[in-house]
Amino acid sequence: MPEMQGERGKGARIISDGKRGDKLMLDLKWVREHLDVVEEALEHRNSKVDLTRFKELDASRRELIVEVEQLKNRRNVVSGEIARLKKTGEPAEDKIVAMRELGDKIKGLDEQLAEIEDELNRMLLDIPNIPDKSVPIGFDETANVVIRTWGEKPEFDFEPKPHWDTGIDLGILDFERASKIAKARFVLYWDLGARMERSLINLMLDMHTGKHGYTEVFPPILVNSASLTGTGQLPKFKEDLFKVEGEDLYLIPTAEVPVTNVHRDEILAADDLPRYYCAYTPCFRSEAGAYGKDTRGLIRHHQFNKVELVKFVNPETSYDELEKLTANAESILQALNIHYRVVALSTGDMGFSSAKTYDIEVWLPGSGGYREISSCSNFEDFQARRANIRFRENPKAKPRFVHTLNGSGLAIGRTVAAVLENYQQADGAVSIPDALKAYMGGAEVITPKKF
RNA sequence: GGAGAGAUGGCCGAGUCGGUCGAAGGCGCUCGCCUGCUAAGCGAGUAGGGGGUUAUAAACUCCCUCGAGGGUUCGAAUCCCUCUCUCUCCGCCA
Repeated sequence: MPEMQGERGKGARIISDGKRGDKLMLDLKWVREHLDVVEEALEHRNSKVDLTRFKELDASRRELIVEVEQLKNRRNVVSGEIARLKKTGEPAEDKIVAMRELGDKIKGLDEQLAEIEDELNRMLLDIPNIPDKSVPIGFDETANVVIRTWGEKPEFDFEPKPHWDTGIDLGILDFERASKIAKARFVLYWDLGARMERSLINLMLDMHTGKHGYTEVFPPILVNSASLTGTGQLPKFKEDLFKVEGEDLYLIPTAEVPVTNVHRDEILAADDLPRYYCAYTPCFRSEAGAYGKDTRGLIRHHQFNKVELVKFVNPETSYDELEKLTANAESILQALNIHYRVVALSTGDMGFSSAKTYDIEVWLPGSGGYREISSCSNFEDFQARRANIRFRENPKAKPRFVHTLNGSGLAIGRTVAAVLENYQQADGAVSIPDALKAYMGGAEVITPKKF
């Protein structure tokens, strides 16, 4: 059965393309030579890996390699001699016997080596990315730093309502029917609600493809475990995913997974870079650890829509590209004229694979302050190494890992929430942002309706 | 879902009864030569990865990889098993 791949006790091996001794995630050599940096990073990220054990394994790995390769060399040489003897009809029995013994020895050593590499591999898969120097150091979100704000909080001469109240009153959000059909943390949109969801998707795709230079992609929404390992969701965050029974397939938690894996195991040319992709997809998350959190409204659902921005870039430019990518995501909220702020996440709050992350937090006047609506990250070569995405500076150069970035541009459901809360009126109606009117068939306002 | 064919280097494609095959040949590409220019022609080079040595250089050297994993063997691209993918036909379906 297909799911075997990832579950045969060799899980880590799935990212390497199956060949022994090839790339081991966070570069083995690099880790070996920067143990102090790794140690510090692990601490800042509230993460732990047994580096002493790592050193032992690394050392014995190399010893074994030397030993086993010498033996293999001898086997190759003698096998050649045997071939020659056979050809001339001379006896070779003694050599064959000797090689039989040698073969057993090699087999034993190879097994030892495989065990060591498996363990090393697992350790490396558990080491998070090393934060960039510019990332604020801190234990959790309280150490995050606000970088800038845009726009103004809207003034209301009434008590602004949370979007779920507005949405239910207008009839456009139907949580009851959604939970009947599926379960809690799903929503069914009616009429102009559904239309707004679709309009936002189109507005975002149009802006990113038309103004910001992204190429639109529509990828598979079910992906295999190799793809999830490439972007870092597996093996550590399996419980966040929905898996298809009996298949090596998972519902994507974000379009980052299929779109980044577009170039898995590829070597790009220098002038292929940078590549900008944007993709609309539904996303699926089990929200396993989120009991009781954000139970109302559109904020935290098992299924939600998102337009995602993904970049493959030359390592030298990746931090500039992060600024641009963040600005591209921000431009959507600017077009909608909704107040937000940009926050640099601290070392303790960043995702596992990220070297630096900006969150864009949108203002939700009705339901409580600033909420993340986009998360823009530079992964440097972390994902590229796992997913084996490389490029050549010139046709003769050795392949190097690209840098990958991504960010939401934006989460659709949360954007709907932001519109409902920021554009609500005293009479309970919601006016349509100018940028959305054409997409919504010229509608100016959403007024209550029953469905 | 049923029946069959296949998976080799950037691409095409050869690999005989298992024995210098990491792989003939062609195309493409790179460098050089030649040539008023171009084309043609000539010569050389042209996979990825992991070790050793070294300055984490160059050079040298060893090992691994012919879809993936496992097996047989002194030795496998070549034989056996499992899986994945592609193609053709039938069935089914938006």
